[in-house]
Amino acid sequence: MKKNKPKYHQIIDAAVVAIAENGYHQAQVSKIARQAGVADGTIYLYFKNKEDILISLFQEKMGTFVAKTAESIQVKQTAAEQLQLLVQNHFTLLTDDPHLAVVTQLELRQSNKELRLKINEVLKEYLLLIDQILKTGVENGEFNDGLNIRLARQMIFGTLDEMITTWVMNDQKYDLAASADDVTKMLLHGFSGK
Amino acid sequence: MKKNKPKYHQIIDAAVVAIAENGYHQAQVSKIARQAGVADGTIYLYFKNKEDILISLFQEKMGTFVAKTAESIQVKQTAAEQLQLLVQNHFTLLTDDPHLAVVTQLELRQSNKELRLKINEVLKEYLLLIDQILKTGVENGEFNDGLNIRLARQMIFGTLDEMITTWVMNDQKYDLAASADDVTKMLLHGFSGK
Amino acid sequence: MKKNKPKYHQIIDAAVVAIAENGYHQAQVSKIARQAGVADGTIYLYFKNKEDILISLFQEKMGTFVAKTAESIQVKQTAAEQLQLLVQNHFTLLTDDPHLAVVTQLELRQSNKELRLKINEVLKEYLLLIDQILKTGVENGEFNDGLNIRLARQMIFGTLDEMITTWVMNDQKYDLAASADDVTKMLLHGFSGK
Amino acid sequence: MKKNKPKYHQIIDAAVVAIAENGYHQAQVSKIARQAGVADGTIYLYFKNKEDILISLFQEKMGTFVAKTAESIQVKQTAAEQLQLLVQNHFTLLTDDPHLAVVTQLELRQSNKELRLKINEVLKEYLLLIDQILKTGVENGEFNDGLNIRLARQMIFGTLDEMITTWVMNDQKYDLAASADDVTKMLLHGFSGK
DNA sequence: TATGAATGAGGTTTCATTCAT
DNA sequence: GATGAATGAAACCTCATTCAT
Repeated sequence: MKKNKPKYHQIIDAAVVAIAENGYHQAQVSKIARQAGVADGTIYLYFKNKEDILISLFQEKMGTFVAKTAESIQVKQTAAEQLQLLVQNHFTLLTDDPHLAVVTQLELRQSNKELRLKINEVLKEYLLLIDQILKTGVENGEFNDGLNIRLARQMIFGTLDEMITTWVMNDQKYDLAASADDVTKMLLHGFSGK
Repeated sequence: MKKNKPKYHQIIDAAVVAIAENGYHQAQVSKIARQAGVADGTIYLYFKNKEDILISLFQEKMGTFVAKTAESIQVKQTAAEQLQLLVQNHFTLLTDDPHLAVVTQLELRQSNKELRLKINEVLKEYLLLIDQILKTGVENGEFNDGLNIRLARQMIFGTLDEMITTWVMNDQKYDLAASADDVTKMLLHGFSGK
Repeated sequence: MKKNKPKYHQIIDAAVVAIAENGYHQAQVSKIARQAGVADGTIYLYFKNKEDILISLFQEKMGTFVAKTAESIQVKQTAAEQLQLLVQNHFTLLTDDPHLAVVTQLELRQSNKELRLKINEVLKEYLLLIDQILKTGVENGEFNDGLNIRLARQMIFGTLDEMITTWVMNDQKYDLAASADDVTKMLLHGFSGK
Repeated sequence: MKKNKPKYHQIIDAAVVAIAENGYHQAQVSKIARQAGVADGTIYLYFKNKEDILISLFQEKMGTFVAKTAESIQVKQTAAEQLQLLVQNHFTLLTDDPHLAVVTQLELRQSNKELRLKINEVLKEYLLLIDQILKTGVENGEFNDGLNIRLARQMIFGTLDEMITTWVMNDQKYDLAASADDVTKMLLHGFSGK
C-alpha cells in the first residue's frame, strides 16, 4: 500500500505548499517534486497522474477532518451543540493550516469539472454528517418538524464555505473561528429569530 | 462605442454557449468565433483579449440582473418580501438561461485569480444590494437588532450559491425556483424558528 | 500616373516617419495610413502592397539623391574632388533627415531577402556613379593604374555605410558630415599613405 | 553546464542550416528541431527562447573566430601582416561555412533591434581586435601618425562586410579569399597609394 | 525504487489585404 | 476615389508524462 510509505504524504504536503505558494496553474509537477525533494518521475510511482495528487490531497485532509469531527460531536447531546462544534472544527482546521485553506477554498476550484466532481464525492461524507445532525435535531424536537433537510444542509455548507472563502480572500487577516457561535445561532434562528 | 454594436453581444452570447457546451478550457477563441459566426480576428475588434470577453460577459449578464433586481424590489415594503423577490429573481435568471447557469456556477470559476478578482468586483454590487435589504429589515424591526450584516449577507449569498451550484451539477433536473419561498423562510427563521 | 498625385508622396513620407518612430516591424499599414491621414484601404489605391511602399520609398529618396549628386560632381575636375563631394552629399542627406537615416540604415535592413534585393537594384545606380568617379581617377592618373574598380567601390560604399550606421546607432549625436574630408583622404591614401 | 552537452551544439548547427535554407522568418522552431533531430520541447531545455538560440549561435561562431584570429595574429610582427591575416581569416571562415555566411550576412540582420544590439556586443570584441592592430601600426611607424583609429576601424570593417555581403548575395560563386591580399593593400595605401 | 532528459500536442493573437458601401 | 470593418493564416512555448538507466 503506497499510502503507508513516507513519500506519499511527503508529496501531498509538498503539493499543498506548492499550490498555496504558486497557485493552481503554476504548481507544475516539477515544482511539487522539487518541494517534496524527489525527482519528477518519482511522483508517478505514488500517484497515477497530477489529478490523482489533488484528489488524494483532498481525501487525506478532508477525510481525517470528517472522521475527527464525526467522533467529537458524538459526545454532544443536542443538535445545536453538535452544529456548533462542527462549525468550530471546520473553522479551526483551516485557521490552523493557512496553506490548506488557500488550496481548498481558492486554488483547487480552478480545476476542471471532472476533478471537482471527484472532490464532491469526498465532500459527500461531510454532507452526510451535517444531515445526521439535522435529523437528530428534528427527532429530538429542536428543529422544525418537516425541516427540508437538503435545503438546511445547503444553507449550512454554503454559509460556511462562503465565510471561509471571503476570509481567505481577505488574506485570513481576521479571526474566523471567533464567528463560530454567531453563525451557528444565525443558522438556527435566522435573521428574525430572536 | 463597441458595446452598442450588434456583434459585441453576438460574441458574448456565443461565448456563453461555447463555454457551457465545451467547458472553460476547451472554449477556444476559434470556437467562440465559429459559434458567433465571425472570423477569429473579428473577436479582437470588440475585445482586448480572451479574458476581456469573459469579464464583459459577466458584467453584461450580472450587471443587468443586479440593476433589474434592485429596481424590482423597491416596490416591496418589507425586507422579507424584498429578500423573497431577490431569491426568486436569482433563481429565475439562471433557470431561464441554462447555459449561463453552467458558465457562472461552474466554468468561470476555473479562471485564474486575476479574472476572479474582476468578477468579484461585479459581484460587489450584488452584495451591496443584499446589505441594503438587511439594513431595511433591521431598521423597520423585522430583523434582530444588532444583526451581524456581514454574516447575514454571507449566509444569504453562500446559501443561494451552494443551492444553484448543486442544482447545476445535478444537470438542472429539478425545479430550483420552486424552492425560493422555502429557502427565504429558512434564512429568516433558521432551522428552529417556527 | 499615381506618382504625381499628392497622396502618393504623402503616404511615402508617412511611412518614413512611422517606421522611424515605431521600428520596421511595428510600422503596420494601419499606422502608416493614420500618419498619412488616409484610410487603410486608400494605401492600396497607390501601392500594390506594403513592400511596394518601402521600395517606392527607397526609390524616391535614393533616386533623387543619386541624380542630384551625379549632377553636382560634374563641375569637379579631379576624381578626388568628386569623391569628396559624393561623401559630403551622402552624409548631408542623412544628417538633414534623421528619420530617413534611421529608416535606411537600421529599419529597412530588417526586411526580407527579396525586398533587400530590390533595394539593391536601386542602389546599383549609386554604385555606378562611384564606378564612374573611380574610372575618371584611373584615366587621369590620379588613381593607381590597374585599380580593382569593384574592390574600390565596395571599399567606398562599405566604409560610408558602416560610418553612417554607427552614427545612427549612436543616436546621431556627433557631427557626421565633419568627417567627410578625413574619410575621403583615408580612402584615397589608406592608413600608411602619407 | 548546458553548453558542454552535445545537443547544445547540435541545435545551434541545426539553426544555422535551417535559417540558411529557409530564411530567418521561415526558420520556425519546429524546423530547427527537426533539423537537429530533437523534439520541439527539447530546444527549450537548452535555450531560453528562440532569440537565445540566435544569440548563442552568433556568440559561439563569432566568439571562436575572434579568439582564434586574436591568437594567430600574435606571431606576426607588422601591423600590415596582422591585418592581412585578419582579412584572410575572416574570408576563410565564411568561405568554409557557406551556411554560416548566409546566416550572418543576410538572415540575422533581419532580426529585431534588441537582438541586433546583443549581436553588436559580440562584434565589439572583433572591433577591439582591429583597433589593436591599428594601434600597433601607428606605434611602430607603419601607419600615419595621428591616424583616426575609429575611422580606420570603420573602413576596415565596413569594407570587409560589404565585400562579403556582395559575395553572398552573388551566391558565393567567386573566390572571396583570393581578394584578401588586394583589399589589404588597398586599405593600407588607398586608391592612389602606389 | 529512483531518476530526469526527452517528448510533442495545442492555442491566442497579429496584421496585410479585401471589398461592399 | 475613399473608406474601414472583416478576414484568417500562422507560430512560439509549456508542461504532464514516459522510460532507459
